[in-house]
Amino acid sequence: MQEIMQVAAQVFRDKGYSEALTAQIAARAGVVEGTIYRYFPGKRDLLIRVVEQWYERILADYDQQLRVLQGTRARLRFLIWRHLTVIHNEPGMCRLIFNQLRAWPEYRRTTVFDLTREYTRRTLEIVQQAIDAGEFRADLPLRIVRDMIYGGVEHHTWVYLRGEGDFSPDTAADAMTELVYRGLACEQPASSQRPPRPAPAEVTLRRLEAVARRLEQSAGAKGGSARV
Amino acid sequence: MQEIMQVAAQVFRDKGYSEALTAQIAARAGVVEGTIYRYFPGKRDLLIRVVEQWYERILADYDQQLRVLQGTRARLRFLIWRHLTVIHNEPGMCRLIFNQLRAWPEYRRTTVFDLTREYTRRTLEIVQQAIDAGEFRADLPLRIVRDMIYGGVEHHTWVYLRGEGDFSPDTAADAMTELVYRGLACEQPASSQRPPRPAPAEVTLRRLEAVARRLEQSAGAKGGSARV
DNA sequence: TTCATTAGTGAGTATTGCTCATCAATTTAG
DNA sequence: CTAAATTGATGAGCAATACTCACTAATGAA
Repeated sequence: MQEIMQVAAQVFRDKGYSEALTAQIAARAGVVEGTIYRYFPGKRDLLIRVVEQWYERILADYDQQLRVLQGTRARLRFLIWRHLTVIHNEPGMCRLIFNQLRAWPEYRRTTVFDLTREYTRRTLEIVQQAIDAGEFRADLPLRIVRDMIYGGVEHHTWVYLRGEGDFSPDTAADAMTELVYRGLACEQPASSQRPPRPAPAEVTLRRLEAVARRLEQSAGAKGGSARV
Repeated sequence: MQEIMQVAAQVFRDKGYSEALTAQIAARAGVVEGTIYRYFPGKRDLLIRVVEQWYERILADYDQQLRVLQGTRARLRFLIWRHLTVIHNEPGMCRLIFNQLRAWPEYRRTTVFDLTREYTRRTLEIVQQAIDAGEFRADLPLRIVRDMIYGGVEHHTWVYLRGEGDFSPDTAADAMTELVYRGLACEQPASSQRPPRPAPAEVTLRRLEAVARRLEQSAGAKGGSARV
């Protein structure tokens, strides 16, 4: 069965989903076509399993790398750069995820879906921490920030994924990080240092925002369906 | 032939590309299956023609509306809002474009491709003009800005396109415009011009409003299924 | 009237994901 | 140690569906 998945991964990568024939996968795996359907309910499920296995491997050392980094900017850049790099290194798999998997109704019940949520949640955390620290402003919805980061990354890589060009993960990550960072950063220390006026209201606001966050989390935690 | 395209548009919208059967399109159009292939080389080309026709109609009054608007921020917001609104109003067609058309090799030879380029070129122009006017900084690649805008929009609308939630074009457009604008704006005119400091009370109010908004959202998120 | 062109037909084909009755091998039971 | 049962694999065949093509009907020109 591992043999089938290995071969399937390769064929899917090379030919894309609809051009990859179950007959060919079976032949290359040295089994007959019916054998595939003993282990997988259908071609779609085969792809899902293949992608899931790949994705878990990709995300394995992810947290470890992130934990080392200090500072909002460095951590944000790492997230962006990482995503860009995965796409750059594995265009075949990413094409399958972007074009096929994500369009299917089964997608939500996939661990790819869950892992992606987990993956992007890191981004929200970093932004949230920066907000708490007074580094970022608090008046933009976190989701929008996440959408612009990940959407921007994918949009940027389309041409490459269509096999019609290339891109530099480093250059792109620098520019995107800069744009997001400046878009979210509080007023630059114009003249004097940091908090020119801590203002009692500031403390109050921070605590209000913390309350809101807790409410969000508790409200979100109970519903099992989609949110945030 | 117009009849076939009309029907095809409807069936594609309703059922998606692969679930839409040529037999069904033919039947509903009151012709036999072979007739479709007299006018269109294949099912793919039929979809392409359908989308092209739709897209041209969508972009018809686009420039006219844009020309009226003054100011970088208003124009940027319009572009973003417009894209969000099209997706919100025509999820079926947009799904077809995002999931099918754009993944095909023929895509580049499509007028949809050209029209999209033309469409996003407006964004680059606006940003470029703001750079020339000294309103925006010049050290970020224009393409990145464009990618984050359009990628962000699409990423934001996924859940809705999967039929699992909703979004507000207005709210999203506000937030995205703000993020991009602040990310690109040059240092605020520190001394002269503009409210040098928006007055602490104003800042406090804005942030309180943001807190309120988040509370509303989290309160709303718990009921029903997914949204916002 | 006749020929040519165009529009349309529908029976048929090729491809391909998938099923299922059957066989072989391996494990468990008596 | 034989018999039964479970598991693994087979491959012939089915069903769905995009697409083809030889042929007919209608329309227009000479």
